[in-house]
Amino acid sequence: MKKKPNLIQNLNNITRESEKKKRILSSAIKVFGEKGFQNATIAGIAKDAGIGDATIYEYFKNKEDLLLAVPVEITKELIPNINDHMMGIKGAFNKLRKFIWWWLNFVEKNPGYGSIVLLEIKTNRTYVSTEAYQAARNFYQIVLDIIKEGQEEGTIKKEIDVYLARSLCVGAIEHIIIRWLLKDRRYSLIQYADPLTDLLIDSFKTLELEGSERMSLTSKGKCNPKE
Amino acid sequence: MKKKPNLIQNLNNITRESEKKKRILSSAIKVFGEKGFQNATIAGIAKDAGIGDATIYEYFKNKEDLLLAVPVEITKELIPNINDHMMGIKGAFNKLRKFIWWWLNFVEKNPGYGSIVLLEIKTNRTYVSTEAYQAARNFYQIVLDIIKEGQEEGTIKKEIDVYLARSLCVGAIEHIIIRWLLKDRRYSLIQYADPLTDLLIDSFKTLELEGSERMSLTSKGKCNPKE
DNA sequence: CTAATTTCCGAATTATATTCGGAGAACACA
DNA sequence: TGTGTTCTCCGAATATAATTCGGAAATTAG
Repeated sequence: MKKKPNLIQNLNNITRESEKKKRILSSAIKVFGEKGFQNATIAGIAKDAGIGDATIYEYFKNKEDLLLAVPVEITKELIPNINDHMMGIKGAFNKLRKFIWWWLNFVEKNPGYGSIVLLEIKTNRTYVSTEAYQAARNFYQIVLDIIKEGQEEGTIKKEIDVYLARSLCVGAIEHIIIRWLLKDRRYSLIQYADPLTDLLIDSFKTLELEGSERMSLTSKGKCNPKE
Repeated sequence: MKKKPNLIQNLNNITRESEKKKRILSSAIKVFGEKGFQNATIAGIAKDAGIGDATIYEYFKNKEDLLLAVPVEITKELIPNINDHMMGIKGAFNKLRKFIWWWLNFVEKNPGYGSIVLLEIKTNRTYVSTEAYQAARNFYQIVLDIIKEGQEEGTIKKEIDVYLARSLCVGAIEHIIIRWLLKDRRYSLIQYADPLTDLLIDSFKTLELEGSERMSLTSKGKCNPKE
């Protein structure tokens, strides 16, 4: 593990150091994503990054630390991205639909990252006490905020526990993604976005929304890019 | 790996062999359940079982094979058990409630088994092509049958995809269990059974059930034996 | 240009899964 | 019961891969 320099670093230093660190992380995503934590080797990651095995230990404490570093870096970039996509969308259910679509789409485009997060890290026993967990919390927080917004605007039942509702959303989405990751990935993930959203909306919505309003909120249509 | 005997085995043989195999499996549940696959050692399992390391390889191909053998054996015993509990319950929603309760209760009482299945195996990349996966399918089949029954009796919307509905149930339950396993397990899992069931029922039920009938189906109360 | 510091990595070390070879137990059969 | 055969078990050897160590090369400071 590299010691922090004892003087103020100059910019070149910072840049070059993060260059190499990023290169390792990038190879780690690739190799962990393809082979899984167990079957990936430090030697394989080092070779992919074009460096010596021991160099990895200058930047990461050990193999598990490297694994857990992946989502910390990436999730930080993800949250501004999803927030950006969410802009201008009005109503909790429309936001939820967009969020689910965005998430499935992202994993479909970045299966290596998805594998690391959902197959390797989510069930890692040390996970809950890591920085990676904090990063994930910020991401899941978005769902929580959507549900609370729905309760405030009156479209989501006040009496449901927002944390339970989040578990329902997150659990279902992740379960669908995990199955996709473990299968041959031939089918599209995004196709689940709308039917799943419809089911969730039925679960959450206040009873007064039955009837006229219902059709527009839970239509069978594809995710509407105009919206 | 032990070779199959080339003559008909006598009963003593069968008994003794399965005795030792069961002892190894029992220690495997304990050690894998406590430490996880990665941190568990063959030496540790052998020691717990009171045998030599190499003996494990007489019964299991390798460490992963041992891990995957755990649910195969246990799930076989589970399915008759849950079917037994399900007897005499009428109506899809009442069955669903009972099933969720039973599942959460089982994991709360057998966290070692739950850890192995949900933290180690569910996200194992070879899982889908193993016998363990087949065993799990039989278990999840129960949920599918309940949903189909609901559609036939008219309480569950005909237009929803039964597989998606199952993903919603299974995903939510497993997500709640995984969080519980990773946390300190101080709180009770069973407390989630009824609120979760209520949410799921709201998601699945046909619209005609709104109003009078709704209260009895999705009440906060316990599983209704009269229906 | 020289000394100090930092970065990098080949080689040694360590941990642990897996295999090997054979001792001893159980068995088959006379 | 005696003897050859098969099965069960495991201590010791091997193999693989993570991690550490020590020093060479590169960079920086002055």
